[in-house]
Amino acid sequence: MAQREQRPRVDAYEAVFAALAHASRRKVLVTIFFNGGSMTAGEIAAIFEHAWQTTTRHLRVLEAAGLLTQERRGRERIYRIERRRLELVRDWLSHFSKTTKH
Amino acid sequence: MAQREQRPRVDAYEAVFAALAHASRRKVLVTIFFNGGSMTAGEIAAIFEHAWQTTTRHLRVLEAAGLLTQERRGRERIYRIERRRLELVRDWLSHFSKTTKH
DNA sequence: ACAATACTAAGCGAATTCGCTTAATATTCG
DNA sequence: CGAATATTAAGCGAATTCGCTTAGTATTGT
Repeated sequence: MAQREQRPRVDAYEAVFAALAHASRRKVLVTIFFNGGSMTAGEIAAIFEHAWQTTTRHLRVLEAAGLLTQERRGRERIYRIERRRLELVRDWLSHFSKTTKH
Repeated sequence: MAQREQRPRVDAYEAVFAALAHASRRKVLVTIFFNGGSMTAGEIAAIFEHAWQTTTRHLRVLEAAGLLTQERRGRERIYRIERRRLELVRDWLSHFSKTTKH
């Protein structure tokens, strides 16, 4: 089966923070977000100077971290932002603030 | 000068997310936080199994990311949480949420 | 002054990351 | 079917990370 390998991360936060630690990957998220929440792999790759195969890898990291979901559509692949995952991290960070309300 | 080398990071987010990507470093932050916001290097190192020299390095990473500040007090060194830095990141993540209010 | 305490610094090896390149796969169009 | 399009897979080398260990420095107590 063509199911993508998705080794279960013991610590979800680890994957998410590591994914967010790279400028290109944050740029991917911001770009998809301002594009309405979803873009094809090709559109995403087009915003970068570096080889698009490199972007493919970044997309897989983001997907493995649960920050993107992806769906095949014909010969294109559509990536979508997973807001809830980002909110999970934001809420973790909120614990350190006095103004924690959630 | 004994001033600690603090190379200016072009991208502050990079340093912060990378710092948060390691479970031990998150544990350091949580531990200091629940201890009232500050602890000595020795107290922090004591919560880990691994060599305390390893923790020293983690502390420097957290400091370089601006998540901790540090101050010498006699022969001890006191580390303090820098809440504003964590809030910076939380706010960045908030941009992706519909319920952004800040 | 000397020993003890509390650290930081520096260097090593295994593992991981990030760009690259070459190759493979899947879908659509003529 | 065969070419074109869209994308993933796999493997390479340089750089970084993370644990370790050994060594060095600064402050305190006697």
